[in-house]
Amino acid sequence: MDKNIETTATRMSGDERRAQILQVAIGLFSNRGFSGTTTKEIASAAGVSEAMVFRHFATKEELYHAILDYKACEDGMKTLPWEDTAQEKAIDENDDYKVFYTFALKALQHQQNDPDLMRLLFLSALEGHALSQMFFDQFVSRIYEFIGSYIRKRQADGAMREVEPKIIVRAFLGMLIHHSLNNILWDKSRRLLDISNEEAAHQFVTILLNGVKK
Amino acid sequence: MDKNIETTATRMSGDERRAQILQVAIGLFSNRGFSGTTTKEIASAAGVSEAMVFRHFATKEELYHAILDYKACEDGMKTLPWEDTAQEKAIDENDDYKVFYTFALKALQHQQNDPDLMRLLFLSALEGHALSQMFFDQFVSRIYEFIGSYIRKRQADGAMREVEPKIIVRAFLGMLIHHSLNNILWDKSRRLLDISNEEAAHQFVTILLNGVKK
DNA sequence: GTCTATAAATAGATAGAC
DNA sequence: GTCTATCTATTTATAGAC
Repeated sequence: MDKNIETTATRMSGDERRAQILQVAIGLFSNRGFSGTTTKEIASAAGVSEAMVFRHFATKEELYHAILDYKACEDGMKTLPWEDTAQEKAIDENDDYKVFYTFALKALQHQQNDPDLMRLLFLSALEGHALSQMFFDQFVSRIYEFIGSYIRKRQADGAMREVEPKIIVRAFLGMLIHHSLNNILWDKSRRLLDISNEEAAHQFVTILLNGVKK
Repeated sequence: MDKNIETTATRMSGDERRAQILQVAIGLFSNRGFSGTTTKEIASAAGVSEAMVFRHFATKEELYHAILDYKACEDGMKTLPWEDTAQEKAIDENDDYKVFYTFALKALQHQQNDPDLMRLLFLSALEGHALSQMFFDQFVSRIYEFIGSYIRKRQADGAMREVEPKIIVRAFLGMLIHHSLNNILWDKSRRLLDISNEEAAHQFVTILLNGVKK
């Protein structure tokens, strides 16, 4: 029945096992938080003994650290929307709607595809872990710079009102993140508002752009 | 030196002690979450033995339950913005800016004055406690109804675009909640954006209303 | 690489004296 | 109403066999 017959031959390699423990730990930490997750649960979910967990990660803290590092730095950073050629074209052409819509849709889709990342970041920020601060400092401030500099350009063109760009970015990210968080926290049947990512991106962007245009 | 000299005469009454334990527990739970807080820490912060904590609250769960009940139902509900006569007047007069600005400023101020409430709600929602769901169902859905029905009225007047009111509410609350959460999580020196509540309320409301007006 | 067994510390919770 | 002392279960972490 099982994919792996129970013999000594089914042992994973060190790296495989380490990666597998990391994966199951991500699922648990992102749903229960750091102190709400036990090493026993992690071991059991990975199908190994606790001793194995501590063989790969010296302490529970180290495992958590490795996860935040992996999810935030690898995963989070890889999906930056400004490495997108279509996006660059829209920026050059001053196509405001396309620039903001592309960003919004990408962000909403990413958060939907990987809810663990958002849960992990919110939990670690609320629990006061140092790494989440590092993530916000690096990742979020880059978003502020990226969108902020586009807004500044459009303000110089006279296409947008002279409002501090950071305020506009905050309003924009607020809509997106709050909407994603709602979707992550409540299942479809309990949602006050259940719309597609495309619809959400369109409506939020329309409100924002009309809200800041001259 | 101390306010209370160390004698048996300094004993608090049952209700006082219960209230005091509740207060210190709020501070701890809202900063470390449920599983991140120990009954020992609570006892020590309240200046009593653990046995005293369990005298007033049978279990740790019961204490947490009492807190969510107290903070969310009592505190949270009492500051509803529609029990405000100035607000009612603004609604009757269709003064959009005043309606939304009053709400926004009140919300931002409330969250600044009582950051524990927001931390508690986010943490309990992320940790999956049932009571936070109850709070969102009751409190948040009332906000959606309140603002939503005003928007519907203004749409009927032809003053606002025909967008699903819930989407507008979500965009609005997203700006406010996300901004407050940023202020709560990062201290002044680390903030990407540091503005007064009045400035934030003004800018967010201006963006929103321009964004949805016809 | 993996396990069983177990150490050591800490958690939540109770008993009983004052 | 409050404490000290204690119990039990759980949690992190290690030792040592295979």
